[in-house]
Amino acid sequence: MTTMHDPWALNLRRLRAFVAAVRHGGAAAAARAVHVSQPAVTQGIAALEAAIGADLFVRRPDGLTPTEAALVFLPRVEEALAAIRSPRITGTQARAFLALARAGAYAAAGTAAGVTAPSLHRAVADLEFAVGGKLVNRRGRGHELTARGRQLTRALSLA
DNA sequence: CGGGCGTACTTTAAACCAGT
DNA sequence: ACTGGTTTAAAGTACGCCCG
Repeated sequence: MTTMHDPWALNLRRLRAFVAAVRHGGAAAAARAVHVSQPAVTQGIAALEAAIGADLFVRRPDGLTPTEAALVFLPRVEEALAAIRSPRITGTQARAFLALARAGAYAAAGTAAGVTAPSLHRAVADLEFAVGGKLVNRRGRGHELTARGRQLTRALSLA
Protein backbone atom coordinates (compact mmCIF):
# COMPACT_ATOMS: atom_id res chain seq x y z
CA MET A 1 0.00 0.00 0.00
CA THR A 2 1.81 3.00 -1.24
CA THR A 3 -0.78 5.76 -1.49
CA MET A 4 -2.79 7.07 1.43
CA HIS A 5 -5.99 8.33 -0.14
CA ASP A 6 -6.73 5.15 -2.05
CA PRO A 7 -10.35 4.20 -1.29
CA TRP A 8 -9.61 0.57 -2.13
CA ALA A 9 -7.31 0.38 0.88
CA LEU A 10 -10.57 0.21 2.81
CA ASN A 11 -11.16 -3.40 1.91
CA LEU A 12 -14.67 -4.75 2.00
CA ARG A 13 -14.24 -7.30 4.77
CA ARG A 14 -12.89 -4.60 7.05
CA LEU A 15 -15.75 -2.27 6.21
CA ARG A 16 -18.27 -5.01 7.02
CA ALA A 17 -16.45 -5.65 10.31
CA PHE A 18 -16.60 -1.93 11.09
CA VAL A 19 -20.36 -1.72 10.45
CA ALA A 20 -20.94 -4.83 12.58
CA ALA A 21 -18.82 -3.44 15.43
CA VAL A 22 -20.92 -0.24 15.51
CA ARG A 23 -24.17 -2.21 15.40
CA HIS A 24 -23.19 -4.76 18.04
CA GLY A 25 -21.00 -2.56 20.23
CA GLY A 26 -18.03 -4.90 20.40
CA ALA A 27 -15.40 -6.81 18.47
CA ALA A 28 -16.48 -10.28 19.63
CA ALA A 29 -20.15 -9.76 18.66
CA ALA A 30 -19.12 -8.18 15.34
CA ALA A 31 -16.90 -11.18 14.61
CA ARG A 32 -19.84 -13.57 15.04
CA ALA A 33 -22.02 -11.38 12.82
CA VAL A 34 -19.61 -11.29 9.86
CA HIS A 35 -18.16 -14.81 10.37
CA VAL A 36 -14.55 -13.91 11.04
CA SER A 37 -12.42 -14.20 14.18
CA GLN A 38 -12.43 -11.51 16.85
CA PRO A 39 -8.76 -10.55 16.22
CA ALA A 40 -9.56 -10.04 12.54
CA VAL A 41 -12.16 -7.44 13.55
CA THR A 42 -9.76 -5.73 15.99
CA GLN A 43 -6.96 -5.62 13.40
CA GLY A 44 -9.29 -4.62 10.58
CA ILE A 45 -10.62 -1.66 12.55
CA ALA A 46 -7.06 -0.63 13.43
CA ALA A 47 -6.17 -0.72 9.72
CA LEU A 48 -9.20 1.42 8.83
CA GLU A 49 -8.28 3.94 11.53
CA ALA A 50 -4.76 4.15 10.11
CA ALA A 51 -6.10 4.56 6.58
CA ILE A 52 -8.45 7.45 7.38
CA GLY A 53 -6.26 8.98 10.08
CA ALA A 54 -8.90 9.04 12.82
CA ASP A 55 -10.06 6.87 15.72
CA LEU A 56 -13.33 5.04 15.07
CA PHE A 57 -13.86 3.54 18.52
CA VAL A 58 -13.07 4.16 22.16
CA ARG A 59 -11.83 0.88 23.66
CA ARG A 60 -13.63 0.12 26.92
CA PRO A 61 -13.63 -2.91 29.21
CA ASP A 62 -17.21 -3.72 28.21
CA GLY A 63 -16.79 -3.26 24.45
CA LEU A 64 -16.19 -0.71 21.70
CA THR A 65 -17.91 2.70 21.72
CA PRO A 66 -18.06 4.44 18.29
CA THR A 67 -16.53 7.94 18.04
CA GLU A 68 -18.08 10.94 16.25
CA ALA A 69 -15.92 10.11 13.22
CA ALA A 70 -17.32 6.56 13.14
CA LEU A 71 -20.90 7.84 13.13
CA VAL A 72 -20.11 10.17 10.21
CA PHE A 73 -18.32 7.37 8.34
CA LEU A 74 -20.99 4.71 8.95
CA PRO A 75 -23.80 5.77 6.52
CA ARG A 76 -21.34 6.20 3.65
CA VAL A 77 -19.96 2.71 4.21
CA GLU A 78 -23.45 1.21 4.40
CA GLU A 79 -24.42 2.81 1.08
CA ALA A 80 -21.32 1.42 -0.60
CA LEU A 81 -21.86 -2.10 0.74
CA ALA A 82 -25.54 -2.02 -0.25
CA ALA A 83 -24.60 -1.11 -3.83
CA ILE A 84 -22.18 -4.02 -4.10
CA ARG A 85 -24.72 -6.53 -2.73
CA SER A 86 -22.78 -9.81 -3.05
CA PRO A 87 -20.83 -10.74 0.10
CA ARG A 88 -18.34 -12.79 -1.91
CA ILE A 89 -16.84 -9.98 -3.95
CA THR A 90 -13.52 -8.58 -2.67
CA GLY A 91 -12.22 -5.06 -3.13
CA THR A 92 -9.37 -6.32 -5.27
CA GLN A 93 -11.74 -8.11 -7.64
CA ALA A 94 -14.06 -5.10 -7.88
CA ARG A 95 -11.15 -2.80 -8.63
CA ALA A 96 -9.75 -5.12 -11.30
CA PHE A 97 -13.10 -5.57 -13.02
CA LEU A 98 -13.89 -1.84 -13.10
CA ALA A 99 -10.46 -1.10 -14.59
CA LEU A 100 -11.02 -3.73 -17.30
CA ALA A 101 -14.52 -2.43 -18.00
CA ARG A 102 -13.17 1.08 -18.55
CA ALA A 103 -10.00 0.19 -20.47
CA GLY A 104 -11.32 -2.73 -22.55
CA ALA A 105 -8.02 -4.65 -22.41
CA TYR A 106 -5.95 -6.30 -19.69
CA ALA A 107 -2.69 -4.46 -20.38
CA ALA A 108 -4.25 -0.98 -20.37
CA ALA A 109 -6.46 -1.86 -17.39
CA GLY A 110 -3.41 -3.04 -15.46
CA THR A 111 -1.65 0.27 -16.04
CA ALA A 112 -4.76 2.18 -14.94
CA ALA A 113 -5.26 0.10 -11.79
CA GLY A 114 -1.58 -0.09 -10.87
CA VAL A 115 -1.33 -3.90 -10.95
CA THR A 116 0.07 -6.34 -13.53
CA ALA A 117 -2.05 -7.77 -16.34
CA PRO A 118 -1.76 -11.38 -15.07
CA SER A 119 -3.08 -10.33 -11.67
CA LEU A 120 -6.04 -8.64 -13.37
CA HIS A 121 -6.75 -11.71 -15.42
CA ARG A 122 -6.86 -13.88 -12.35
CA ALA A 123 -8.93 -11.40 -10.31
CA VAL A 124 -11.55 -11.14 -13.06
CA ALA A 125 -11.66 -14.93 -13.41
CA ASP A 126 -12.20 -15.24 -9.65
CA LEU A 127 -14.94 -12.61 -9.81
CA GLU A 128 -16.74 -14.53 -12.58
CA PHE A 129 -16.59 -17.61 -10.37
CA ALA A 130 -17.92 -15.59 -7.41
CA VAL A 131 -20.96 -14.29 -9.30
CA GLY A 132 -21.42 -17.60 -11.13
CA GLY A 133 -21.39 -16.32 -14.73
CA LYS A 134 -19.40 -14.73 -17.54
CA LEU A 135 -18.74 -10.99 -17.21
CA VAL A 136 -16.63 -10.37 -20.32
CA ASN A 137 -16.30 -11.90 -23.79
CA ARG A 138 -13.17 -11.77 -25.94
CA ARG A 139 -13.71 -9.62 -28.99
CA GLY A 140 -10.81 -9.32 -31.41
CA ARG A 141 -7.97 -7.54 -29.66
CA GLY A 142 -10.11 -6.32 -26.77
CA HIS A 143 -12.93 -7.47 -24.53
CA GLU A 144 -16.64 -6.71 -24.39
CA LEU A 145 -18.82 -6.79 -21.28
CA THR A 146 -21.71 -9.25 -21.11
CA ALA A 147 -25.14 -8.03 -19.93
CA ARG A 148 -24.27 -9.29 -16.48
CA GLY A 149 -20.93 -7.52 -16.67
CA ARG A 150 -22.58 -4.18 -17.48
CA GLN A 151 -25.02 -4.65 -14.61
CA LEU A 152 -22.17 -5.33 -12.19
CA THR A 153 -20.21 -2.32 -13.49
CA ARG A 154 -23.13 -0.02 -12.62
CA ALA A 155 -23.41 -1.46 -9.10
CA LEU A 156 -19.68 -1.24 -8.40
CA SER A 157 -19.41 2.27 -9.81
CA LEU A 158 -22.12 3.44 -7.43
CA ALA A 159 -20.26 1.85 -4.54
C1' DC B 1 -13.76 -15.74 38.05
C1' DG B 2 -15.81 -14.39 33.56
C1' DG B 3 -16.15 -11.47 29.57
C1' DG B 4 -13.72 -8.69 26.32
C1' DC B 5 -9.69 -6.61 23.72
C1' DG B 6 -4.74 -6.89 22.18
C1' DT B 7 -0.44 -9.41 20.63
C1' DA B 8 2.69 -13.27 18.82
C1' DC B 9 3.00 -16.83 15.87
C1' DT B 10 1.15 -19.86 12.06
C1' DT B 11 -1.50 -20.66 8.01
C1' DT B 12 -3.78 -19.21 3.81
C1' DA B 13 -4.59 -16.13 -0.08
C1' DA B 14 -3.12 -12.63 -3.34
C1' DA B 15 0.38 -10.35 -6.21
C1' DC B 16 4.50 -10.27 -8.89
C1' DC B 17 7.98 -12.06 -12.15
C1' DA B 18 9.52 -15.04 -15.63
C1' DG B 19 8.53 -18.09 -19.15
C1' DT B 20 5.44 -20.42 -22.83
C1' DA C 1 -3.00 -14.01 -23.40
C1' DC C 2 -2.12 -17.31 -20.15
C1' DT C 3 0.47 -20.51 -16.49
C1' DG C 4 3.79 -21.91 -12.79
C1' DG C 5 6.87 -20.75 -9.03
C1' DT C 6 8.17 -17.50 -5.44
C1' DT C 7 7.38 -13.66 -2.36
C1' DT C 8 4.47 -10.73 0.47
C1' DA C 9 0.19 -9.42 2.84
C1' DA C 10 -3.97 -10.72 5.27
C1' DA C 11 -6.64 -13.72 8.32
C1' DG C 12 -6.86 -17.44 11.87
C1' DT C 13 -5.44 -19.76 16.39
C1' DA C 14 -3.81 -19.55 20.88
C1' DC C 15 -2.83 -17.09 24.70
C1' DG C 16 -2.12 -13.02 27.95
C1' DC C 17 -3.74 -8.93 30.27
C1' DC C 18 -7.28 -5.82 32.12
C1' DC C 19 -11.48 -4.51 34.44
C1' DG C 20 -15.83 -5.27 36.94
